[in-house]
Amino acid sequence: MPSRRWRVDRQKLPPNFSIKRARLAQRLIASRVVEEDLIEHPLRLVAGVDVAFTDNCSIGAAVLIEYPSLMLVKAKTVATRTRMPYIPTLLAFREMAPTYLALRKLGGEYGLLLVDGNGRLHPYLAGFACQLGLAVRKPTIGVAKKLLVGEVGEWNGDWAPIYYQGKVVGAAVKTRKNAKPIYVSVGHMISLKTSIRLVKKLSKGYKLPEPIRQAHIAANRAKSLLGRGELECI
DNA sequence: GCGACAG
DNA sequence: ATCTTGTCGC
Repeated sequence: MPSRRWRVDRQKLPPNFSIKRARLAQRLIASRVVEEDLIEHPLRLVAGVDVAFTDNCSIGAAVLIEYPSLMLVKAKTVATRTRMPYIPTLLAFREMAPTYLALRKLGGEYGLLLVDGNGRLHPYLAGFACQLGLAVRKPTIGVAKKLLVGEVGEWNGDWAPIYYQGKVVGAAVKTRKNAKPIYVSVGHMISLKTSIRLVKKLSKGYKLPEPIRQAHIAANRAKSLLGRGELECI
């Protein structure tokens, strides 16, 4: 029963949290996102972030991938107490803290950031990738494994535009044969066209692009350490 | 009002 | 996301 999950989660909202204020923040974020290509040339380092969860902790992971070799050069993780429940369209408010802390540990040498979630492919055009991109002021791309909103248009080879309220807000991209597509959208300081091109170049035989795939691995590795008592949850 | 809904 | 074994297909 999907309805039961909702009731329980909403009661776990922090006392200082207001969905109304969160919506206002998203409107502001949506108005500040830049969809123009402002990426450095040549691009050499790409960061990827992901978050894993246990009953009470959120494990944020940030990795650095060398481009175009796609070799992993650095990985940092951090475990924090989970303060927000997951609520569709408000993902950023749950994952921002652990993600931002992990990114801060990583350092700021990266020229592009890939996030595990949508950018403009969001009902308010202000997904997690937009919120994080604006926070760190770096070119950012959102990558999701499931479609949150919109409808997939006509395929052009390995990609198809996604329409929402009459506008193209992202793209479905096939990064691997016999695998369902991933959903790419602009986070900040990059165009959708460039986002699609780079996500494909950052993918190496797996469904997910290397920055996100490696961040996912790092998060789960730290999660096992936490379960083993070899890591503290702050 | 009903159903959908990133991770 | 998380809890979990085997299994179908390239």
